[in-house]
Amino acid sequence: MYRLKYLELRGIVLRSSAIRRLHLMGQTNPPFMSGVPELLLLRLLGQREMYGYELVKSIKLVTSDAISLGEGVIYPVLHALERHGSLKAKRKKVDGRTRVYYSLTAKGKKRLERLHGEWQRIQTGITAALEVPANA
Amino acid sequence: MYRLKYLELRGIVLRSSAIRRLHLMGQTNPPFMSGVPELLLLRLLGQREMYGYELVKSIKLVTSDAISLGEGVIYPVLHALERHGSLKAKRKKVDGRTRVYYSLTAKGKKRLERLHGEWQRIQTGITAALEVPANA
DNA sequence: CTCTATACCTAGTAGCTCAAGGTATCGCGG
DNA sequence: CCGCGATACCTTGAGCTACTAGGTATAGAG
Repeated sequence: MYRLKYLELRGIVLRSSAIRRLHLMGQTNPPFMSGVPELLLLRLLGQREMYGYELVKSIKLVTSDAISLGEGVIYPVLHALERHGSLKAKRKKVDGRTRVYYSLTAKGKKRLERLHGEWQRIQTGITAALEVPANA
Repeated sequence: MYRLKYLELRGIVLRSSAIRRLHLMGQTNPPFMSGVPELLLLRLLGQREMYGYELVKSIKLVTSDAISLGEGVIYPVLHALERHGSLKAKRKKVDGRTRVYYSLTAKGKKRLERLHGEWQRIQTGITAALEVPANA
């Protein structure tokens, strides 16, 4: 028979295996695969300033259609990055249409480097897993 | 002034740009980055049959800790793949503990190949985008 | 005059991944 | 002999990303 072990912590009663995993609590990691659209945007904007619609086309182009992010993905990310201080926006009137040009700030450069590194780590890991020969 | 154009279709009134995007409707694409945990599981099981807990440890091992999927990720995916017919399960009693061994079916092999190809395409695309020199 | 391309935007949803929690057995150290 | 850590299975609910669908507006081609 399994015997319950009670432990009162912060007013909450914990039992069994939960006790042993307490050290993990408090950190809410984001899904490990996410942030790729953001990375692509930061990377492209790290080379020259561009506007939203242009970025949508550009991503399709440089990835040879492998990745196609709609406007509904691009614009919200752009706005979030601007709020966060990674990008700064500049409105320009061209041919009667308004374009919003974005460029990287110093903070954005830092973020780009961090995300780039993370992606490399994950990508290397997955590649290794997919190439694993016969041992494991 | 912008003039509305009404179009009744299937009882729903559509206007403007929505009309031009109708051909896109009906296909609900999953997020393009997802399915990596599934791919890793299929790949490992394509080499030899393993049980859940072993897979959790194995993924950490072969990716050198780059990717760490918890049991809460592994087990649901395993169950879904079994329901789908990609895996078949076999219960074994070892040292008083029950292990559920999974192995690939023919359907699972097909799925593995498809996901592998998709991943390769996406990975190549992202790499290209990240390496783009100065043109775009 | 209408269609297409350009150019901006938001809301709601789908679904994947995660943290947290639960049950049970075995072996080791105290 | 009791507790702890490791092994081994499992589920629920929350969080968050990225997607689809939809909206407005101008310019130019046919």
